[in-house]
Amino acid sequence: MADQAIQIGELSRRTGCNIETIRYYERIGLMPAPPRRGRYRSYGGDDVGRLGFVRRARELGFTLDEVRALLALAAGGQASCAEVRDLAASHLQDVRARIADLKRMERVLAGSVRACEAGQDPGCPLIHALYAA
Amino acid sequence: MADQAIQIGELSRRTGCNIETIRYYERIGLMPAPPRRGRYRSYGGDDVGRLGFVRRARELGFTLDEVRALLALAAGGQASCAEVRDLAASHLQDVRARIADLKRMERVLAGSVRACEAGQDPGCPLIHALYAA
DNA sequence: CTTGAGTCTGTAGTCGCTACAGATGGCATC
DNA sequence: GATGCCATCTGTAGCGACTACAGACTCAAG
Repeated sequence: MADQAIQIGELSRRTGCNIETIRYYERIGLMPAPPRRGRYRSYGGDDVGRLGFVRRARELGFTLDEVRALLALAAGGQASCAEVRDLAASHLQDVRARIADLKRMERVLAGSVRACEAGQDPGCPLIHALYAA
Repeated sequence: MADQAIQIGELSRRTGCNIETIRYYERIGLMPAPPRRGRYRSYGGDDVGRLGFVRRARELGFTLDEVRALLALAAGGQASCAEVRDLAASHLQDVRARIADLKRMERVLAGSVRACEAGQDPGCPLIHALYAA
């Protein structure tokens, strides 16, 4: 039932993935080249599933290479759960590092904005802070 | 005193900014084209200051366009403090939004990794979560 | 005189899309 | 059957912020 053939526009609508992006994923081999009905790409239920997978993985911040790896592992059955976990754990570390970076920025920015608002500095506190480390 | 002429390598060492990046900044007009001593770029103390400013602003996550604006405002004297504050405040909002995004990812990833570790799912919980939204 | 380090220009690659231009395809309407 | 219009097609170039070469040169020391 999920296998009626759909065109790229419908696939885009169902997955929330941009048409140009779908074609891009095909070009880089992340999505398989589908059969054609005439000149038009013809997708089935599997494609909706796979592209949804890709989208959700991207929303979790995985890179396209990581998504590729996840797709391969997903095809590999349950033996690969440990590998999936390792990939996710290492990505989680990345995410946490980025959060830490951003929080550092946030602290400094918030402090500077407050100082600007206080306005008792002769010049601008943020400009001042940027000029001398 | 800060005005002895230095070469690009020394400027790079003093600011922690990659040589290629310095030339890139010159190309896009973020740093002025310095005079040459022979064929080599010859920098002075002002350049060390300006490039340091750029670096620190970048470390706070400002885009190059924002840095350009900040540099212009910095040259404009103290009247511009309110504009600087607005720029910083709006950037701060961006940073906070990105933190929120990353925290969402973190929560989901951490949950999945835990579920993988628990290992009572027949398949892999993360793969499972990615396949069906 | 040679060697090595530093610098030069110019171009192309990275990531993950996004935005065209210009050509077809297929369906509904007049 | 001509017209309009949307969807789709291919191919290429652009974004931001660098980074990585290749291949030429400059300069000081040994």
